[in-house]
Amino acid sequence: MSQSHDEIFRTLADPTRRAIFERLCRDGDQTVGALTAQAGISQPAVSKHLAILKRAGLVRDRHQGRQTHYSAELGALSPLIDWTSQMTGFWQSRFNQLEDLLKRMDQ
Amino acid sequence: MSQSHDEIFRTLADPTRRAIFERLCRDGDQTVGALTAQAGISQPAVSKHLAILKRAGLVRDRHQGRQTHYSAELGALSPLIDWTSQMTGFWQSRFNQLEDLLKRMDQ
DNA sequence: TTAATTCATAACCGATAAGCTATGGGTTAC
DNA sequence: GTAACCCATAGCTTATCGGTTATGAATTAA
Repeated sequence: MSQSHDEIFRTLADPTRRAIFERLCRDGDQTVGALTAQAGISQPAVSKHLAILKRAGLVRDRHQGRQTHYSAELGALSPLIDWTSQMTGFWQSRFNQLEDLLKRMDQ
Repeated sequence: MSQSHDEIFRTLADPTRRAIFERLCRDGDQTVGALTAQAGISQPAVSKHLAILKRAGLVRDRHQGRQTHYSAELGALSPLIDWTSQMTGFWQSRFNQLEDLLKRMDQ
């Protein structure tokens, strides 16, 4: 059903991962070292988070010499946006149904 | 920083919990029994999920006799929507900065 | 009053996940 | 060539989490 939803939600559920992603959105391209410097955890932990973010399509990596640059992939947020508008949309549709019902009762 | 973000993301990260929330959005008010019938897990598990959803503000409960009705609280999705637009907004701002830079270089 | 129903809580178990250290592969500097 | 640097992977430990069964509290039905 919502396989892509699942991975995105699970990936963004971790605060450290969200912080990394937010950093990439705010400041653009960053190396692993730069991300580690502010993450407050070890470099391997950061690499692991980046691998998970990459697997979810939320980031891209670009190898340049011995360092790897990561950047946010905003398109991957679409399922999230779609999901929320679908949820609110469901409500709208139920609301409209109620409206129609009231309108019919009024006549 | 993102305390409310954290709880919402963590809460919606579980597929069972999302399914329950989606059901409430689609079909409106539901009793625990009705939700259990389609959840594929035990009633205590459903109650536990509902407690977590409630703690996150995503659902409201209404006691009626010996049964409890739950309904979706769509307003609780605002932080999620705000977060995503903030992320894309960061990109826009950086894009505009780049645009400005290019414009300045052009002159 | 007694029995049945509906839901919540408690106690426990297995799996998952996030952190660490150690290590290795690849690249640049000396 | 050797050393230093950057990053990824492996292996391990611990904590969290989602599920279960058992039980209790509250309400309705008989």
